[in-house]
Amino acid sequence: MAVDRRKLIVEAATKSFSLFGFKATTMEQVAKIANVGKGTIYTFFKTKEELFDEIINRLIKEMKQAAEEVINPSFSFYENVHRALYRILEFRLEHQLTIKLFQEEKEMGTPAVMEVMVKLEQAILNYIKDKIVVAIDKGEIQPCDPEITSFVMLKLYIALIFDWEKNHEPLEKEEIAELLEKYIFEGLSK
Amino acid sequence: MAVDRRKLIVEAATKSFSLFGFKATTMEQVAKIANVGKGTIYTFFKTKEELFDEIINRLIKEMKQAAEEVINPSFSFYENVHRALYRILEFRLEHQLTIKLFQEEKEMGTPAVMEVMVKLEQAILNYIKDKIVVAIDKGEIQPCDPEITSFVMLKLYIALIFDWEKNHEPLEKEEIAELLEKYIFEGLSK
DNA sequence: AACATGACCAATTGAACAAAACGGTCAAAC
DNA sequence: GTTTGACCGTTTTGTTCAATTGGTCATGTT
Repeated sequence: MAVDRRKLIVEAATKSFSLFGFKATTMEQVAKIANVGKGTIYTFFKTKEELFDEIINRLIKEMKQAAEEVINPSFSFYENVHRALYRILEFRLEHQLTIKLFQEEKEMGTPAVMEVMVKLEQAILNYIKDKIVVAIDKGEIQPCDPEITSFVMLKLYIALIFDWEKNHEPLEKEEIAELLEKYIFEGLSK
Repeated sequence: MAVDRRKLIVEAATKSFSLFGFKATTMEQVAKIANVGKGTIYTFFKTKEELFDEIINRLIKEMKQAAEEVINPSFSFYENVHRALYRILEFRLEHQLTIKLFQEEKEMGTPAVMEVMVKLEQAILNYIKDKIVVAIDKGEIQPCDPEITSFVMLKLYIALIFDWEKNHEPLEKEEIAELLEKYIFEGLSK
């Protein structure tokens, strides 16, 4: 085995999806970039979607890894949630692939992309949910529904990072951390 | 003046926008429903967009009125915010026009509709913001940025009412009130 | 024998053109 | 003065058809 053809294909597809999106990437182009015949792709992946799915699963793994890297057990729960969520959402702004897919989802509504973005969001939600379950067990936060809480946290973050920018000056990372603390962890009541 | 032609036109347009949306409503159709000539519409409104705008301004007024009706000074601030926001968002589910426009915004992205929906959201935000400013003055809640707080509240409500339903059983009105209280007014910290 | 390949296929897409429908105007009718 | 619908330039929609696509498989290569 001179070269790992499977790896070549996945790398080529990642490159092309990142550059042109899912729909505008043709299997012939992937084959050409990977320097393999088109038929070879189909010995490893049944369909274009399956190839796409493999790449997304890798992306999810990478995001989890990136999140784990900024988490520090000596920090408080909310500090860690903030750091993890912020890091995960930074991905969207840093990685060509997520930028392109986010754009394709909004502008073209490509079904395969829509599906995959749901999967990605679900992965993030599950990740946060697990953290919340642990925090409740440890008594770091009040008991609450982890499903709803992770949902609320993610929506709040997306709103503060992406939606807020549409009409206002972007918020600093520290401001967002303060807001999370203020709203979710302290509350506004007197 | 046997009949108020302007009123007839606005009523006809409201009916048609509610039934078919903005794009699929033609000025000829509005004229036919209103029993006036097409040219008559243009003696009152310069463009189709201007007619649309008038209708939206009426809608905003109606929403404010509906919100005011459920507010009760003897209730707490957060209870009133909940009632007002819930009532406003109920509009989307009750009124044909808002349902149709919400759908047209998402599915077709008609520019004039997008614009108007931003205006509608802005009106809601300003309404909540005013309530927050008063509440801070009265010392009912901690000092906070009213702009961000109203933004967070609305996004949280939209997430809990509309987004949550996409993957879960809808939340009851009381559950949403509890969640708002838990997250925004108490916090999760121990 | 095992694997890799690109010519090939049915299905989908999109460019190009024609026809219909549209928002808006205005001279005529009332 | 007010109302109107035939009319206009533009945009949207429907249609056609050639090019492209995802996927297969008989053939070639090692």
